[in-house]
Amino acid sequence: MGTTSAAIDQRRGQATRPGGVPRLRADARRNRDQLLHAARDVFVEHGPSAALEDVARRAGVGIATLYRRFPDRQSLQRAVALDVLARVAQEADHALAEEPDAFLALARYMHRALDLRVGAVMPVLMSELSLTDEALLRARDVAAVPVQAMIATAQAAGTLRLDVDFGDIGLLIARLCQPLPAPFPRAVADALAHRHLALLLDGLRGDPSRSAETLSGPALTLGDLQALTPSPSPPAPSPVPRERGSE
Amino acid sequence: MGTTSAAIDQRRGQATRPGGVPRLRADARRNRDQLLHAARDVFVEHGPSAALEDVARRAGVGIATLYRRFPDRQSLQRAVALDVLARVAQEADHALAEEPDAFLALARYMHRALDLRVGAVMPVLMSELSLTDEALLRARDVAAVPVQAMIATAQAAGTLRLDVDFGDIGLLIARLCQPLPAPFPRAVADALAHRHLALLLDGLRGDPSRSAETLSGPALTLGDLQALTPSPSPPAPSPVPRERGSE
DNA sequence: CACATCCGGAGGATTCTCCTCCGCTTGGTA
DNA sequence: TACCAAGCGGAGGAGAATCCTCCGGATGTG
Repeated sequence: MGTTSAAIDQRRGQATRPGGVPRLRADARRNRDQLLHAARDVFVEHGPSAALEDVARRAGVGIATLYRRFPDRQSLQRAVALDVLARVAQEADHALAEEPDAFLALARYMHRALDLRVGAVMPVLMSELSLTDEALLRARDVAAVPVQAMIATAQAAGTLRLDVDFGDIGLLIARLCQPLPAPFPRAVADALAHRHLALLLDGLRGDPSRSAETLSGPALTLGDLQALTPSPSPPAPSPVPRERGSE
Repeated sequence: MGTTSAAIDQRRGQATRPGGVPRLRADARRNRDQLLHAARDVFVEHGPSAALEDVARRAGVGIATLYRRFPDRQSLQRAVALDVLARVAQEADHALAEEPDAFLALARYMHRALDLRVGAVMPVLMSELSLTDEALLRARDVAAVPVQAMIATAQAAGTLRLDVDFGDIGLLIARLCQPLPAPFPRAVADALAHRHLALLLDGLRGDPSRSAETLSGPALTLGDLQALTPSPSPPAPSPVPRERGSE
């Protein structure tokens, strides 16, 4: 699984949130992290409408604990999405900052993104969650910026082929994150994903002599992806239920 | 959808089956084909335990018609699997026979396999169906033979990298067949799958100068894939219900 | 050590899915 | 054309799965 534990905690350093909600007790926070982790995996494997009892069971907590922390399905999905997006943004920043070669940075980022299973976030994000949720949109954009920088730099350097764009990278990660349709043990499935990513990276390289295949259709930009989100109707059509203890 | 209609009909040319079951009436056969087609898509999109009423609705027939033809879920899954495997085998044969260059033959086969959504068959095949079903195993092997020939030939010719094998090709096709986690219109999703396959094909090429990435783990053979099927217990642990009208 | 916070699991209500039954329609044949 | 077996659709009861609340007991914190 790569990263071991400890969700990125937006509350860190604040005794209480602006709203005056006291910080969670230690065991409660631990359970919350386990729920997020379990929910991510369960949503990946069984889709965004998986049974919440499965999530609780996998997290090793009672179902009541889940409902106590996340009053409904959507607030759990939202929390999972925010958590994973934050982690992914962090990975992108690190890759960009620490890897001098832009293509290698992109490669590293993609491998890390696989470990984080960002692909899990997309279905939840794009099918069930309110696309008018500001925090969510912001988190997505924050994660996108460094990736776009890597792409642009690598293309300018000639190490990334020119006929791909952000949307392609994102979708490819999503594809590789999806669970294989066979009962592979988790470890094997992960190894295969990285293996197939390596294959793909060879196809993404910029050396013109490599690019024997011509890609059909135009490169898929971030904008193309965003255009998919149905036209944002008024700010908050249905008041989004926040998760408890972090409003 | 590529191929337009008319499922491959194992009954063709026989007025009645050995068992004495008369051939289906024309409208019944048409409905059967539509059901197979719809079932394939629904299984792909909602998993192997999708609601059978969805299948019937998408096929444009009543639920009773589905149950009349396929007494239970498994027999429908079985029929879908056999149908798709037969189509895929046919595509592989054609590619092998008509394309002189083995790598190009493989590429063509993979593109066609995408259109047929073989990826739909694998989850059904590997998770729900009895792996001791002779016809199913035979169909799979028939489809595998020409593909393995293409792989071996292309590798011998140096056009396909040596560190991949049948299992990789199969899994990559499965990955590309899986529905994207975003509400793309079907046509767009298909186009993207082909686009990403082209990318991948550039990564699969054999020119050693191309292969900058080293693949982790050993190449995945057909045997590796087969090893996943739980040890075949005695011939027929539970009598497999055949679909009606073709026993 | 005291108390507020947190936990787990049972269980009623609700929703979804399955699958059969039966009267009407349609394709094939004489 | 006319007959009739084969085929069709949709309603609806049975059963299963899921949701989500309630409350006595355990546990972290000051």
